[in-house]
Amino acid sequence: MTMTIPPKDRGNRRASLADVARLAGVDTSTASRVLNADRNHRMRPETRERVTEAAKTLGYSPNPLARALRTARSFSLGIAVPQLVSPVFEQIIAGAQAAARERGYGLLIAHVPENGAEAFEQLTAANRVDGLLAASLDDDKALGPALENTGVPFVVLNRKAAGITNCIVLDTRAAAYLAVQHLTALGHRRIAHLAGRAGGYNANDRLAGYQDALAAAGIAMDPPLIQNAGYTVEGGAAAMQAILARSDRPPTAVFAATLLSAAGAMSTLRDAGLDVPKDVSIISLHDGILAEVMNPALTTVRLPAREMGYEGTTALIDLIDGRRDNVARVLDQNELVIRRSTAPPRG
Amino acid sequence: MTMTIPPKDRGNRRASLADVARLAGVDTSTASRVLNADRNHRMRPETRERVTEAAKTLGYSPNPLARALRTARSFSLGIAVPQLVSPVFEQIIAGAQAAARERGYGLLIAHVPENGAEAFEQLTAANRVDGLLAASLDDDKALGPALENTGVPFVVLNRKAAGITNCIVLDTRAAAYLAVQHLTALGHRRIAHLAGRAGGYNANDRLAGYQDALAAAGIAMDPPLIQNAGYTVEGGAAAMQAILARSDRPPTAVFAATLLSAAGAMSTLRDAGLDVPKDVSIISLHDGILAEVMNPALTTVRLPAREMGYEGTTALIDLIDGRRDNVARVLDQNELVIRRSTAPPRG
DNA sequence: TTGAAAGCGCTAACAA
DNA sequence: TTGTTAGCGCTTTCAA
Repeated sequence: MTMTIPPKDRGNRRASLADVARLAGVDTSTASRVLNADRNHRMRPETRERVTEAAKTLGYSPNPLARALRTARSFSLGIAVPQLVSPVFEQIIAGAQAAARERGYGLLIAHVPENGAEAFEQLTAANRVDGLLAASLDDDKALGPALENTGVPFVVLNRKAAGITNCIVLDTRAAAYLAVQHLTALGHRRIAHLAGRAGGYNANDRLAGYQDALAAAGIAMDPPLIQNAGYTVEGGAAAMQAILARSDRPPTAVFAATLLSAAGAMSTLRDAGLDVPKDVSIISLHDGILAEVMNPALTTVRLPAREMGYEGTTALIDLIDGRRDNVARVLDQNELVIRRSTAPPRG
Repeated sequence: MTMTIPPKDRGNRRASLADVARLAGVDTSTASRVLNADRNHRMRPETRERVTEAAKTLGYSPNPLARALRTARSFSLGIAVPQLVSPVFEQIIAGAQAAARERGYGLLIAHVPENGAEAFEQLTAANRVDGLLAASLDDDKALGPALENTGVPFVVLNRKAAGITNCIVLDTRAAAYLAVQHLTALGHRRIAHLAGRAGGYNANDRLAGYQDALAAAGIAMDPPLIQNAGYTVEGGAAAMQAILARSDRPPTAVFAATLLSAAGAMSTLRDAGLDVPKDVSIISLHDGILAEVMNPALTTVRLPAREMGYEGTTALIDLIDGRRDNVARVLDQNELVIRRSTAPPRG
């Protein structure tokens, strides 16, 4: 009967490869080869057996630090997000997390409020990640150089920035088109747009999609109906107020950049005594639990944010492994999710 | 004039301590001491100067992997959460993230659907974190042993489990009391409870707080008004239906375990033609953006979930550093956030 | 005050 | 098929 030594009894130190090798009566290199199932070497079954057995007995698991030091690969990835608590970033992270896990990578989440150079540098320097995912909010000129400077492969999510070749983006323009088209198909002609921040990459795309759909329906664009609202509840509420204040004839529909601004707009409309969707329809980009929970439940266009995180991570790992040398994908599986906040205009 | 060599020109390899030492004309040990500002050694100002200068020239930053291997400290922490997309876990993670960052630690997020032993083991083994935060959802008998088995310090969040001494929990019972007391103070006497999952640690506390508040108001508990609802929108909706179906006289108020189940309940009530808050008031535990966005905006009791993440992480680091040897805290800064979903009962 | 030397745990030539 | 050797980049005695 074998005397099984519990792993932790060994002086409270985890078993090392040397321990395994000693117990198996082989050299550490041999043990390493066995345990890594080295395909180039053929070893005696009996040796393999002894090493495997010893490893099991000792509860051996390799020290990834040592391995990383030696191989210059840490098998961990960093993802930089500007906010943690946000419907979109949540989804991106969840997707990245899943992909990393599947491929045997760890994921380090960095909360990078302003995406300055230091932040990325810190992420790589402090943790030696093998690669970086950057999901930025603002249109940052410094993003490219900052990322280049880290010296590790990276993929930018949801943004095309000058000089950045590796990115995965959503087809925001098509999504905006889909949203506004839904509205025009319902018969709306006075459609307000709660834009994000002025000048941002996605802001332009949303606006373009909005215009496309308007044009397709033969509707002339009416600038006073467009208002920057940022990406928050408060911003949405304020922007909606501004639009209402601006004209005596309120729009019959609103196309918002995000769930959050749509929520803000909804409460403003409610406060103004306007019924959603009877008086005003609302639709927004991005789907999430928030949309289900609103009253009335929000009609949205679901963009593949989770998929973006997933695909971006997969692509990044391919980049790291040298299986490809660039990434440029547009994810376009947008989907109209019709709920209760949109209806034909009154009258 | 000094010939400044750009960091990246060096064969595309980051500068190592040896490079710095060489350039400064000193030994690596000396360079190490200077760069680490070793207090035990006094070095010539000139030497210090030369080393510092060399490090700057080379753009040196230490390789944390090597350092971790040598010192057996990785300066990274792991946090295991059962779900990423959830109002509560979001807050916990955000708090943990902030604390880790402040203390110079990285935070590795692990999505651990079922908190089996392998999951934690994987987290530690695969990444050699210095400590572990575990925020589990279910009442898991295996949690304690699984964590013990990893061999690193850990803190359990939001749960007291058998044999686990290090934990930070919320005062759920007091929060439940606060919520239900708000309802009784408004004059409600038929108050339903959308419980979480049966038998869980927090489920019992919520129930106890509910009973306490009922008793304090001289109200007898009515079992048919209590229904397990889990922690999802669907669960909340279904539970609310069950309660309505069960009695001819619906409750005038509902106390839900979470935002999500409250949202589900609200939509069920709406579908049943019941107005919130005129016919039925709703209050839930935990606050978040969801609550603001619901219509009517949800009255909640805010529990310090973010603080729990923050405090748990701080405590964990103290544990790792040996500055303390146990953690047991109850965070009790609950706060009633009155919005529009609660009102006096009709009539 | 500084340097020499050892070693954390692992992998990868190279040699046998 | 296995072992020897070297070294990833760093810290830390110990000796000078």
